[in-house]
Parts: sequence; C-alpha cells; structure tokens
Amino acid sequence: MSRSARWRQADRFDHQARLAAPFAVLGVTTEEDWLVRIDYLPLGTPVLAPQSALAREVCEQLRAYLRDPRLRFDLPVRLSGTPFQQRVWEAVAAIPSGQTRSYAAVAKALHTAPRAVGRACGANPVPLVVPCHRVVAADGLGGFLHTRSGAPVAIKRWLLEHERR
DNA sequence: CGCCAAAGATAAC
DNA sequence: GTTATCTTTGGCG
Repeated sequence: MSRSARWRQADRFDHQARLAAPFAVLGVTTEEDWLVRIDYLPLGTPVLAPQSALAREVCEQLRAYLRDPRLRFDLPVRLSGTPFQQRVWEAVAAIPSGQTRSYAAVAKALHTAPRAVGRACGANPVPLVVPCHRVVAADGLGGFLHTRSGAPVAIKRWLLEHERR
C-alpha cells in the first residue's frame, strides 16, 4: 500500500448532488461534513437534487459562482493528497479571480519546477473551488485534467472566458 | 519493502 | 528542436 493504495475507488457514483453547468454537469461528493470531490460529468447527465444540507450549500455556492465568478468559495473542503500537492493547491487557491498565473510563476513561488506543478494540479480533487484552471502555460492555454487538448481544455477555456469579464 | 526507470497540464537555451 | 527540472507512478529485484 504505502503510496500506491490511495483513493482508487473514487469512481463510485454516490454523488450527493449533480448540478448542471453550461460546460458540464458537476458531480458533488461529500463525506461526513466535508466536501471531498467535484467531478466533471458529460453534458446530458441527469441532475440530482442535493442529498444533504452540505450538498445543498455546495450547490448554492456553485450556482452563485456561475452567476458571478468573483465569488470566493467558503466551503469545508477536505484536501486529500501529498503534502506537496496540498501546498500547490493552496498557492493556486490564492490566485485572484479573473487573473491567471503561469506554471512557472507558481513553481517559483513554491520553489519547485513548473512541470511538477502541472502534475499536482492535475490531481486536484475539487476543481473550481481550487481554481486550477487559472494556471496556464507561459505560451498559451496549457492543459487540463492531464491532457493538452480535447473536451477538458474546452472547459478550462470556458471558465477563463467566464472570469475574464 | 526499497530502488530504478519513464512520463507529464512546462520552460528556457 | 533539445535539454533542464521535480514529483508521481509503475515495475522489478
């Protein structure tokens, strides 16, 4: 186990809520009184009414964010990951809405390498709350969800457009 | 278990 | 176009 046995069984569909967004359907997963995960589901996925008070709160804030990107999330998020990843996520969460930072800038602040930052961001369990989409390549958009092109990147682009105004 | 080898959402020469 | 940099992951001894 050690470092290989972690949260591999996250593909269970026990979302506590599913909220429709313009670019995807957001699957909210909570554990006890903590938000532990947000998944991007294909458009067309049936929405699900909040199954708990916390899920309802999460949906409220997500909807508020979709309406006004300047909103700052105030949710009990439980970040599970390596110490390094938590540091990266913390740094990313400090990026103001409407702005972007390059992987190099984040890496420099954390005293590490750009590529390592990209990897840590890809492991981010709670996109939107931890705005990994605000981290872009020095020369362009960069990737998303461990890929450099495809649907995930389209989502990233949409989010940046959304915050840009 | 611990070590070696390869890859990745990059950046700089 | 190639090399540098750092973490994570998968395979093997």
